[in-house]
Amino acid sequence: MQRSSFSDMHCSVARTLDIIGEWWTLLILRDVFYGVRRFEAFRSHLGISRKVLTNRLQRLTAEGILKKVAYQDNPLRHEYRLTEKGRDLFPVLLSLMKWGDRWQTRGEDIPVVFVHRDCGHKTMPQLVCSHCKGELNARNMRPTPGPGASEKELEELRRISVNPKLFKDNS
Amino acid sequence: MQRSSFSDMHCSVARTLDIIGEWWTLLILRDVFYGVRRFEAFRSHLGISRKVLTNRLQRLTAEGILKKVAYQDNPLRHEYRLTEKGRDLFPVLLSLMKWGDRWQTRGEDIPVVFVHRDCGHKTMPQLVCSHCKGELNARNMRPTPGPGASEKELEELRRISVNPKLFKDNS
DNA sequence: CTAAAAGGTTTCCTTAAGAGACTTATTGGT
DNA sequence: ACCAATAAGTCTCTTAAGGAAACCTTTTAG
Repeated sequence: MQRSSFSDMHCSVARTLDIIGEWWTLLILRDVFYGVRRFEAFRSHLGISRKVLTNRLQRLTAEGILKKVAYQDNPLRHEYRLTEKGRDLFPVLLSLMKWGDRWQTRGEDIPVVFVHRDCGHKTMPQLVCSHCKGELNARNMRPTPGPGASEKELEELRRISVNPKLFKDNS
Repeated sequence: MQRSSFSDMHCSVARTLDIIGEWWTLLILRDVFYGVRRFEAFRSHLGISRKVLTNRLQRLTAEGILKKVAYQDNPLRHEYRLTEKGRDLFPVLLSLMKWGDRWQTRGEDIPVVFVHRDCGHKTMPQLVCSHCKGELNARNMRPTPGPGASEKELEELRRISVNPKLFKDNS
C-alpha cells in the first residue's frame, strides 16, 4: 500500500504520528498503560493479527517507547515495558479518551475512570496554560512561529490559509 | 487490506481512533486548526492523494467533526470548517505536538509555539487534575472501572495484566 | 479559443493488514 | 514415552487501502 512517511515533515505532530499513528499502535500502548505486557496478552485482548503485532512491537521498541525485558530463561521470554519516552505518551491517550467519553459513548456510560493518586479523587484531565493556569482550547490559542520555524513554510501556510494573520510573529 | 474496525470496542480510546486514527486524518485536522479550509489547499500543503483526501473529508464530515460551508455559487464551492466536536479535538493535537517537541525534534528547534490569548503569553499545555489542579502523568493515575464498565471485560483484563490490583474499584 | 482553477472521480499498481497454518522450546499430564 | 498446552513468533495467501496520474465539469481570465 506504499504508505507515505510523515517523518520528514517539519512538524512535531507529523513526526509523532509517523511513529504512533499507525493502525493498532495506540491501542497497544493503551493496553500497556493498563498493565498488559506480553505478546499473547496483547494478541488475545486486542484481536490483532500476530504479524501486525510483531511489527508494531518492533517499531515501538526501536523508537525507544517500549523496552524488552526478560522475565524468564529457558525458554527465553520477554515482556514489553514503557520507557520514560513511552510513559510520556500518557497525555495523548488521556486526550483521546476524554474526547471519546464526551462524543462517542452513544448514550452508554463511561467504561474507565482515572483516580489521581496524589489527591485520591476521580479526575478529568484538564489542559491548562503553563503560565496562567487558565484553560486552553481551540478558541483561545494562537499558533506563532517557533525558533525552528522556516520562513518558506510559513509563507506557504499564510498563502493557503483562510486567515493570513495567523503565524505572524508578534510576540 | 481489510482493516479491522475499532468502533465496536467498549473503550473510548478505541472508538476515537476508529474515526481519527486513520492515516492522514490528524494531519488534515492540524491544517484546519492552522486555518486551512479548502480541498486544493490541503492537497498541495500535505501532498496527500486526491482520492484519500476526498475519503477523509467525507468521513470527518459524516462524523460531524467538519462541516461543509459554501463560500461561492457558480460554480458551487465549499470549504471545510470545524464543528464544536471538531474543535474539541484540539487537546489531542496539542498533546501530540508536545510529545513531538520533546522527543522528535532531532536537535532542531521547535517549529510552532502557541500563545494563550487570555494571558498573552507563550504557553506549554499542561495536563492537570480537575479536582486538585496537580499534574497528571502515567505514574500518579490509576484506572478504575467507570459506571459503564463490564464485569466480563474487567475480569479478562485482570487475568492478563501484570498487576491484577489495577481495575479494582475501591472508590 | 485556449488555459487555468477548484473540487472532485476513475483507473491501475503496490503493499499493508487479516486469517490461519506452521515452528521451536519447554513443561505438565497420563 | 506420548500428547497437549503455552509463549512468542514466522510464513503464506488473499483482500483492500494508499499513491500516482489521467480525466471530468463548471466558470472565469486572457
